[in-house]
Amino acid sequence: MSQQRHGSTPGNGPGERAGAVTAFPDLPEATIARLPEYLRALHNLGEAGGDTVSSEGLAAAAGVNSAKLRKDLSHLGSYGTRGVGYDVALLIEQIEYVLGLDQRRAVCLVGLGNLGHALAGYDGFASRGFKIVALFDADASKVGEEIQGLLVRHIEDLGRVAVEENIAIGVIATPADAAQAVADVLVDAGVTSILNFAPCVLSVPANVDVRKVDLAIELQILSFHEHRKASLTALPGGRSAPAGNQEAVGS
Amino acid sequence: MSQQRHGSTPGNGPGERAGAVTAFPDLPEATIARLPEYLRALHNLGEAGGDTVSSEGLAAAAGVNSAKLRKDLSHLGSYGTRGVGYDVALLIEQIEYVLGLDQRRAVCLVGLGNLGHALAGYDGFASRGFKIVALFDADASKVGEEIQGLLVRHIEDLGRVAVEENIAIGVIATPADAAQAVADVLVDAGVTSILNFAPCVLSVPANVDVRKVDLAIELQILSFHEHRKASLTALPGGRSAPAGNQEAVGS
DNA sequence: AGGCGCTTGTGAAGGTGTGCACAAATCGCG
DNA sequence: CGCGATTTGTGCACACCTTCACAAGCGCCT
Ligand SMILES: NC(=O)c1ccc[n+]([C@@H]2O[C@H](COP(=O)([O-])OP(=O)(O)OC[C@H]3O[C@@H](n4cnc5c(N)ncnc54)[C@H](O)[C@@H]3O)[C@@H](O)[C@H]2O)c1
Ligand SMILES: NC(=O)c1ccc[n+]([C@@H]2O[C@H](COP(=O)([O-])OP(=O)(O)OC[C@H]3O[C@@H](n4cnc5c(N)ncnc54)[C@H](O)[C@@H]3O)[C@@H](O)[C@H]2O)c1
Repeated sequence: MSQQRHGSTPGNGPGERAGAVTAFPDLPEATIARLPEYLRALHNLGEAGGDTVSSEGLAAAAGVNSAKLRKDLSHLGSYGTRGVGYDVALLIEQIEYVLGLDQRRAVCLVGLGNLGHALAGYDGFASRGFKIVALFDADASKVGEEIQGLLVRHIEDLGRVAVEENIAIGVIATPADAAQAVADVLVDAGVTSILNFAPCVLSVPANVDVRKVDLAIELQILSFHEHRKASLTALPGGRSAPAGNQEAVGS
Repeated sequence: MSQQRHGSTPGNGPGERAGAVTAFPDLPEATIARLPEYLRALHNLGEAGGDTVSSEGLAAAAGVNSAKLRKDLSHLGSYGTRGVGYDVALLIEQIEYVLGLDQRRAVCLVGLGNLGHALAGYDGFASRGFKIVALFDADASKVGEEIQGLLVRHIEDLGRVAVEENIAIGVIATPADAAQAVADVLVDAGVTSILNFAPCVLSVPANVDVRKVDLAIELQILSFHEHRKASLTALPGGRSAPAGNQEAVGS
């Protein structure tokens, strides 16, 4: 989860004037977190040749309950046809619009160590509408290195480059003790979304969104369940976990 | 029977365990997901020299609300002292016990491409009670390679090695189209917890836990918030917003 | 000993998310 | 044209989670 508030609308008492709708229906956060999964499933289905899909079919492909899926989709308007299902291409377009993926988003990556190198070479960025436009590191021996056709620049240049390239999203892959300083630099440069791989809490202004990916936390959660399962084997009437509990990171 | 131990007078040894291990079957999932964060914050505080910490202080370090933190800790029968706070060392021990981190957990990693190499070299595993004991790949040109002192083995050996090394947790870092097959192999080998980095849904038996880390999903969630923020700042004039209504696709 | 300030632990209220079950809508077909 | 099969969209009940507010407990000081 992000440690920053979303949708803060700070201090304004009554609802916003804006006679028309605010540009967005306020989607539940849980729904937003699932939309990318639906999108991926839809792309798979589309390539498989289907042009429509039922909520049941899409739900299975995305690993969720079909009622949940219908409710999620209903939040962004009715784009299904009763008795038929959802038009795959139309739904893809709709979800991509809501997620803002129709606009190419410029991303920068800070910290080109072990993890940073892997991320820089990851094709999952470009294939989903994101483009890494700049790489930064503080280590002089790394600056100048070329990775995937991109030059590693010194972090001091971040401010200038971020403005030039209109970077909105920054990815932090530095050690934890440098992460806050990097976040400060990103924020100063106008970046308003940060994906943090360093195991630490970042403090940022309220208008900046932070999401964290922490491998160790995931393992520790798994460890807990291992622990629980191990203790249950000794007990009679062992109960089984609900099926299909495919936890996603974050929330 | 699943009687919560402790409850005895304060002053009993912190390391005491009931003979029959009764884990905490009733811990809220949301609490479990936060315990690792508390643990990390506690380690930081401990190294900083503090021997006790208030819920306010720990909550700040972990980036959560203090009431939430107190309620979380109360679920595991926490040892706080009113008017003083929590004993850092004791709380660390408690949380590590609940998460099952007092037992070393053997982990194997499947798929040694870009990401797999980074993960294999990550010291955040060992420092938190996990140890990678085996590496597997299907590519003959990778098998035999030595990474961080570990030999890459062929995935066909997974079944045998998993039993030998008593592997409980498997990490999947293969392409998505191989992930399900790898998961099946892991499950057959007795692995009951899987951390999946491939962007796909895995189907596993009910007793196996799967957690997924998907970078693209994180970015897309950030993208949504960027989109929302951008549309909010564009509104004040009341002029027609860009793509004003969400029915941009209609007809 | 007693009072005082501080902090925990928790009841209660409100919010968010989930899943069932079903009415409404649509299509294909006779 | 009507009917039945199918599938969406959603009202509702429930479970879970979060946050507030405060009594109870603890240590310290006088
Ligand atoms: N390697 C992994 O598999 C992995 C997995 C999960 C999380 N992480 C986390 O990701 C982060 C990076 O891990 P890593 O293994 O790549 O570490 P690393 O030490 O290999 O790389 C860190 C990089 O950050 C650079 N750096 C340091 N301070 C900087 C600063 N102030 N500004 C810009 N760049 C700076 C360093 O020069 C180095 O290139 C760590 O916080 C780690 O805990 C790593
Ligand atoms: N690189 C990243 O930064 C990154 C980030 C997030 C997610 N991912 C995901 O992680 C996965 C791996 O990414 P990557 O960049 O390392 O890919 P990669 O192609 O570099 O590596 C994949 C590795 O898996 C091995 N493999 C393939 N089939 C296998 C099988 N059946 N059994 C065992 N091993 C097999 C391949 O030999 C190869 O070594 C992908 O699903 C990717 O989407 C990668």
